[in-house]
Amino acid sequence: MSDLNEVQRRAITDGDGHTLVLAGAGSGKTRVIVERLAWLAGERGVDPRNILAMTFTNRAAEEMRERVLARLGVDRLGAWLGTFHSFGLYVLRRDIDRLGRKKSFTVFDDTDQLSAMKRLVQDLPQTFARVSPREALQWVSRLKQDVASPDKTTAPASPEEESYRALWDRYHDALARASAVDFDDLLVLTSRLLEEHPEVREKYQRRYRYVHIDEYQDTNRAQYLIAKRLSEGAGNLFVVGDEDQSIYSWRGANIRNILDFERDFADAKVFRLEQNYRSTQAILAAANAVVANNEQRLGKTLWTAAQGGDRVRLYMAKDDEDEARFVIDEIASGGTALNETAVLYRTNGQARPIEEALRRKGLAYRVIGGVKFYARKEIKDILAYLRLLVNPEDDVSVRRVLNVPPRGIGGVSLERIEAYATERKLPLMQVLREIEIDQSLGPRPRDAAAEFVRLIDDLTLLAQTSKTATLVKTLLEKTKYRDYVQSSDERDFRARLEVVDEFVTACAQYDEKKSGDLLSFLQDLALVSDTDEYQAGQPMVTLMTCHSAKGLEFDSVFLVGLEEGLLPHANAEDSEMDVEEERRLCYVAMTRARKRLTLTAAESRMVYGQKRPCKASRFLDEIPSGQIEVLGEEEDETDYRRAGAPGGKARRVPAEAPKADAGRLKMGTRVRHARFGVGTVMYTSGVGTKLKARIRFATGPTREFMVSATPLEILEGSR
DNA sequence: GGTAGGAAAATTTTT
DNA sequence: TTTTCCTACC
Repeated sequence: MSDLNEVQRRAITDGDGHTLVLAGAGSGKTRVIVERLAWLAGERGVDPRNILAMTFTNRAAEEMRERVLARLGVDRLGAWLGTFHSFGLYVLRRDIDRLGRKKSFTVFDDTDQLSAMKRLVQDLPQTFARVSPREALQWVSRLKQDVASPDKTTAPASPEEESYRALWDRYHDALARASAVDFDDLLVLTSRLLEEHPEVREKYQRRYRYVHIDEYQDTNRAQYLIAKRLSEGAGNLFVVGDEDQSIYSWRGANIRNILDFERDFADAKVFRLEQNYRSTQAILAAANAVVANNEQRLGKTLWTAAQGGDRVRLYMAKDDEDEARFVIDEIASGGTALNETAVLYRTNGQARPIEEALRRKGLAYRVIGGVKFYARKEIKDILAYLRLLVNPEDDVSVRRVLNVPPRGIGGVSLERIEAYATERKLPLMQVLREIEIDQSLGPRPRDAAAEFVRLIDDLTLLAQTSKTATLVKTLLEKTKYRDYVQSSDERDFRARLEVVDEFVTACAQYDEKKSGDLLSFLQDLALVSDTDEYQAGQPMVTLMTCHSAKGLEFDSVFLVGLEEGLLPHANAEDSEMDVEEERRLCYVAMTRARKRLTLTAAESRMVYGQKRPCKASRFLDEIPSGQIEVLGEEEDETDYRRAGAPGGKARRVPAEAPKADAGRLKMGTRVRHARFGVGTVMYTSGVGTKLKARIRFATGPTREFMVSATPLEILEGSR
């Protein structure tokens, strides 16, 4: 522990109670948790089985485990380390029956959720307003992340909301009947067990006396409640986070959890890790300059002992192809090892031109995320079969595979079967078993259904005795699945067959590693994601989104597509709060770089096969021009802003004195605008000439102004 | 019941 | 540009 800094050491060896470690980017956050766990188990003599540490990604959990094991020099640790969701799964497997649910439940991923919701939307009576399944799910999920439910005491605000409320009931009804839980349920139901069942709560409280949370800024209400309830036993909660890296509000993360930690827990101690061990001064200064424009901060000033370093570079590309070509040329000639190089982007779609350029150059690369392995059609098909073997009530899976490969039960027949099932509130599988009762079906679909049932029964029997890999192989043979793949897609059936083979291999690996039954296999699998597959060390360039890059670091980072509409993303532009999150995302991406950071933006970009003009991101303007080296241009370093896309010129605001006394513009200040009349400042953001104010006018509209460019009269009598 | 072909939509981020 | 959904035909 000798090479730790003073604050790190104090945080790690802080005794019992509630502890918040505010850990800036690259300040040794993981190290602190690792050392903390090692200290508890080693120095303090805490039984590892009393230690719980929760992360957001499997990757983070895995890294933590490896490092703790290495640190303690053991090959097994009794502590529970894993993601929030896998902890939820762990608890539900043991205690979900107390909520009146079966332990043999299925975990629905987002595509399963969507197909369930699609069905429900279709079945909604005509009197309800039409809504899209996706939006309905978002509505439901938003509530669940807050551990809330529809407020039935008030009238719905809109016809759509009325539909959403109806779908909420139907959706949960469908899940319960299918013995299924969705991702949100893993947290919500766990928190409910802890809230409502004292004996369950006490059991886990007794077990986990030391609770640790990584990335605390990303916790939603459900996760907050789980952490709070668990730690109420022994009173030990150790959380690590960085409000400047809160980038998951769209998934329900509540930044207030970290901002209010001290208020939440009276005995809270706070440690600030402000020394950055990762990046050069040049990179840090640029990243700091960007995030400094945010209002919602606890405030940290990151510094580094690594003075100097190459200036952050910027390349203004003609279009996305030019951008990709530039990045790949730089990678090829830059002298940085491929595995120490990453290309980061805002949206997955941006990966394609980069990939193509990499292929042309013959450089090895790997794309993290995007089309997930376990979301491929082939895998989903096989998984649906397997799920039916352990949970015959899973209607979503029945619908998926009943006619895949085609066996003569088409839409009309399925419709009849569905109607029969809905009427009697039976699972589809049950109806198929009693198919001969339904006389409205023709003989062909009836035979096919009977054969399908026989297939599932045979496989269910086989599942009792054989290994997963054997089971899957038999399944593939009996359904002639490979033939089906081959005949259905002539173009790239080879790749699809490979996906199938890969899955069989994955099953064999699971068989070897774990002795769990099929049910655990499926439940575990639901929580696996591609971002977990990132492995450092392989000689490949890494391509991924800014989101999935969190927690990683590279010698050389290319952050591409710094354009308005992309970063910040178009969907975030309306609200200052969302723009702040985009800014944090930009900050996260920039601080992944150790030695070299290259930013790029394009003047035009292909969107849906059409060329669209782009303008440089406002975040570029936030980096002082002295800290940026503009590539491909002569001396004048501010030139890029003008040479940029059309509109770049107009956006530059002359640095003249603010029209209104900027210092007096605060929340609640009343102002008069020549066109909109009298209004109230809702909030301000930015500093100096970049100061912006959001104002709600008495006449109704809400507008945001660049204070320095807007004639605003401050009305006397306001604070 | 299955398939081919055309129209329309689609991309924000993920456990 | 690619993918998904719908419809008309075999």
